[in-house]
Amino acid sequence: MADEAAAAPNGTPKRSRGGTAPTIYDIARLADVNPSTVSRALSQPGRINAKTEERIRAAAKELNYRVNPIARALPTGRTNTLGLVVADITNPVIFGIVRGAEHAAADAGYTLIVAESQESGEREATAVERVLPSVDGLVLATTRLGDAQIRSIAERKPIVVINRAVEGLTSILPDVERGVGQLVSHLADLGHRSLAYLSGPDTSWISARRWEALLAAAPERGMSIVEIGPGVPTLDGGTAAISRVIAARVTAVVAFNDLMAIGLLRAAVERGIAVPSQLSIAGFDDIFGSDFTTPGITTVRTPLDEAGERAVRYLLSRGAPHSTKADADHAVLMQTDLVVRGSTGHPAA
Amino acid sequence: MADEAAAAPNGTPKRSRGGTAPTIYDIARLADVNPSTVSRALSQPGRINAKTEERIRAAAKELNYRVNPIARALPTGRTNTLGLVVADITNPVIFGIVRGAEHAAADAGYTLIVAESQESGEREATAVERVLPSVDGLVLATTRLGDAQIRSIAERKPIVVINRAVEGLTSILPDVERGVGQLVSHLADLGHRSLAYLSGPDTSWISARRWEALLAAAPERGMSIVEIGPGVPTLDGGTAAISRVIAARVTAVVAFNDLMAIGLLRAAVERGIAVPSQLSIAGFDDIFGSDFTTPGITTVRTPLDEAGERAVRYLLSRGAPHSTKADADHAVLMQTDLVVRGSTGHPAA
DNA sequence: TTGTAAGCGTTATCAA
DNA sequence: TTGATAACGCTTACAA
Repeated sequence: MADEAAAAPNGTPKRSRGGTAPTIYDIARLADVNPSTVSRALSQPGRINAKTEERIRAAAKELNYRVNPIARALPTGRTNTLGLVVADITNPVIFGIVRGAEHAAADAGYTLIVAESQESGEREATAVERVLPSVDGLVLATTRLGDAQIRSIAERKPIVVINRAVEGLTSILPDVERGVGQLVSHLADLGHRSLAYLSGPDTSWISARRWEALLAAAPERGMSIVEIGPGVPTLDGGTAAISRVIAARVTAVVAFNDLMAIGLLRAAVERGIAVPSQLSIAGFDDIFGSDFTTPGITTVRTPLDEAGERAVRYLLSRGAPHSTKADADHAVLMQTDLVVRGSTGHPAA
Repeated sequence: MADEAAAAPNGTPKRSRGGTAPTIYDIARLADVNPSTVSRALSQPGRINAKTEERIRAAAKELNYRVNPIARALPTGRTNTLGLVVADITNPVIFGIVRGAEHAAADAGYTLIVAESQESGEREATAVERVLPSVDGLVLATTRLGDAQIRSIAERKPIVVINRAVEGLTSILPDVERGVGQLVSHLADLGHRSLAYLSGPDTSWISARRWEALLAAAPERGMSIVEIGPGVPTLDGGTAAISRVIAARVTAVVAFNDLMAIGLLRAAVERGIAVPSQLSIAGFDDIFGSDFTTPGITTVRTPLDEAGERAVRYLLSRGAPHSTKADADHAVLMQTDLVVRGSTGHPAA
């Protein structure tokens, strides 16, 4: 009674139960068994006498006991926590990854730590340093680190990389060719003959892949193609490119991502350029909001949620006893698909 | 030399340095001091002999030592980690909060754990249970828990609540009246005389506040006002309301949030209703994408980043030795402001 | 099946 | 200023 609400007068860390959380020792005392038995009962159900376990569970419930994950992590080394490092939480492309990763982690009873690198390799390294010791594995999404750095992290903890291929590591990659092929066919079918690619940052691995795929596919469908860039992967980056796009005299532009596509669309509208009749515009990722514009943005959809989800799943399967390093380390391709909206159409005759 | 790259043949957890991370014991041996001295040197710089400290630091650097945050957390109880529980990571309103919280936490050298409740009170309780033991404090954004539950959490760890007032707890709230006042004046000045509020979920504390504020402000400016709802706070929720909006014969609609406003805008466009001349539409939050539409959504901006940031700051200041419970527990109002875009305008004569 | 006891890597108390 | 040593709460051989 007396100690019910009485928060210990701060500074007196007495052993008096009431301020402190209950431990397995408290349960042991109540259930009249040894603490180790409590530990077993709680962490490996079924492996001890049923009646004893029942008694222990009852005591635990009565005390409103909850395991201390930190105390558990110390001897085992397992934290039941996963880390996710992203370049920029601001970027809507990230949202899907975070969402997918969080769900997959939660489903498996894991906790997710999110860290941001703010597009800086240095800050990313710091973030990794901070997070690494307390996670069982790490997902590097949109990393700005070098291959060597990434490998050295992989030597310390299991990691999975998204949107980046690193020899010898598991990476989750979009099947760029497929989506780009669909997009190029779509544009060719509409009657386009000249194409421009508005590229992203030159440090972006994925931007280079998209360009390569376009460069291979466009000629096959009888289209000319030029690269405009590199550019910042934001609305402004798209807007800023309008003059160069006009100067290129192409009928269709593929932007590095939807954000740039939307920025370009805006700039076009402002200049009185009709989209899609005078200029068709397409992007990548199918981010939240890319269907808000008028017209909506035609885009190559990358299943970002799935990327986050898969990354986590792979990480978790790594912990499984039967999984060998060999069967886990490889690239996983995510299927990409064209989403046709109003921003692409027949070029004006 | 020999053990440099030789990863222990897995399964043999020998004490052989090389597989295991270095500990303060390794440093102690190398610097020829007691482990406790190493601990002191590393965690309270300046409090020991400068030369000894120098020697210890050198040894630490040589071994590439990094503290084990878990081992540190066990005796101290401090984890240097903060938790953030949100209803739905999918909701763009959340993005700003997550971003602000992450930045504030990282600035202070804290790590952020994100958990999602999926709009369910039960799942939220589970998420809190899971996260609570390993954090120094918790931010509850858009919580669906009851006041009593929230208070009982507060008895275990410091918490801050966003978008919800709970007696006796620190909460970060938008100054609804201010933004709504600006919005209502704006609409009145444009010549509107009839208004509808498209409300959100009836469990949303903040939706009720918005309605109250509108109810108070509209008559003052000589406008009639009706409530339409409750509705789901999504695009579809907005779209679904179009019939009722038309039936209400109002010239302006204020939606619970931008998502609903955008959904409504779409439905209106589909029905050939001109926005804003036949119907003005406004929302709340100024989410990412609310300026992508044509016309852009007029909205009452809530500084979500700031909300997340402030919540974390308060949490951290709680830990400060001088802060008393009394001076920390109160409501913090965030200034809201009207952002005028094209979706509101003069009603057709 | 259960008890005993030795860690896990720190911090913190108390002597020296 | 530094060294022993006992926690912190749990897991896990090893014994009984």
